Amino acid sequence: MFGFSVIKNSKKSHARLGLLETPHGTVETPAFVPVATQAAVKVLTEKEAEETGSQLLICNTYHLHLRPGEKVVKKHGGLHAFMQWKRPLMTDSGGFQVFSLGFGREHGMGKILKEKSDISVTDGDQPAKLKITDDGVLFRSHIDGRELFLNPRESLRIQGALGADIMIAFDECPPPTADYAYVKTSLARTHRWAKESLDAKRSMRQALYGVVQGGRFQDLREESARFIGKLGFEGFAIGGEFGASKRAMTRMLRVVFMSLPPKKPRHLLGIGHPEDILPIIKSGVDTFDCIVPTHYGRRGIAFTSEGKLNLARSMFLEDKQPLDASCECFVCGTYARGYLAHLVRAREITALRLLTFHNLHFFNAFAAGIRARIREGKI
RNA sequence: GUGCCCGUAGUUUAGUGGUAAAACUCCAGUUUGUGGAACUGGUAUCGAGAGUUCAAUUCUCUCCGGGCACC
Repeated sequence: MFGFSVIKNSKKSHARLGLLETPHGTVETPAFVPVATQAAVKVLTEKEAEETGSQLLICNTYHLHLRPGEKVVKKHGGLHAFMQWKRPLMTDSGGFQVFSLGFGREHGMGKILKEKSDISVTDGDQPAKLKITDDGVLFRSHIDGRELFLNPRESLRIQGALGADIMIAFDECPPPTADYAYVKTSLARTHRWAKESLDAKRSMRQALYGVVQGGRFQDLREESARFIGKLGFEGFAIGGEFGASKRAMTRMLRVVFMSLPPKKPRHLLGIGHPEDILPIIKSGVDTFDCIVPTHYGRRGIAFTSEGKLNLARSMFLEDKQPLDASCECFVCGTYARGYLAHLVRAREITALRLLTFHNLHFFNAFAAGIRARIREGKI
């Protein structure tokens, strides 16, 4: 039911064209994966999400476990029937929430460090709001504070009930401020959990991706890729951060991919600013998810072929051009920047919808353009 | 016409005889396995003029503008 075939390997880079086959259809790769954390691409219907050219969405185990709970989703026939999305779906394991609700929230930082931090996390440190042990992670619900426990077995049980086409093994995403000792210990745990995830997998209809971690340390990344690559996963996800620069990221991705089985699909977790997309695809990424187009769309920022536009700026009010003259989406075919700027400034909900729609279309079209150029041998 | 009260940032308001503070707005940013969130900067000749004083946004007077009451 699940399969991946590389239909072309680029001669100019490590990029490749592929077809990811799932019980709910085929994904042409490289592909951008919009984020639908709570079984919705925020502000859009599933039909609109499809109209933006989206092929595959990623939902979140932690969030859906809390609300509405996997039992409810299962009663509706699983995620696809629940949210009426007919195409492929993947679920993230909750491993990222170990970071984002732990050290991330405590230190007020994202997984990518924008400037040097004097906060240092070392082996034995625990985040304030949750407890990480070899058995699993004890969370406090960000909604009502109640305790909940996730480990590989529990995450897989939930993901099994949710029923996405692709599941992700439960890992720990270490903070970007973690030192070598912390990442090494954390990685050993993530590796142990990877085996437990495979043992806990029940469904044959659902594929399972193992997660490569190792932070910004090249030897740990290599070790992780070799270890995870040897296990019986249908594909691989690359998590965490890779160091300060974009260059460090692409260098690290190549190191990782050299140690992974070349015929299996690779998903890069949570990376995908427009300027990242070409480099990561050239490094050999098949799919990647990112909140940026939807997240920024809701904050009044549109991505275009000429960079990003902050539509809240008053200079756009009298602008009669579309967001992007070279974009073929419904929004660009219909509305002037001035109207969109007005909606953003007036905080009309429609602004969030139109910018989200355009941004997703832009990202999907951007990926489609890169696929075409790989096919033509230009990338 | 007479009496009383009030004029401080775009707006609504603090405040003090030693050259001003907050909220929202506005301007500019940040945002990478998702709070429609949060955060960081920036923006004032304290209605005008004169007087008292070492020093006035603060006290006094005149004018201008607004409000209320009375005739």
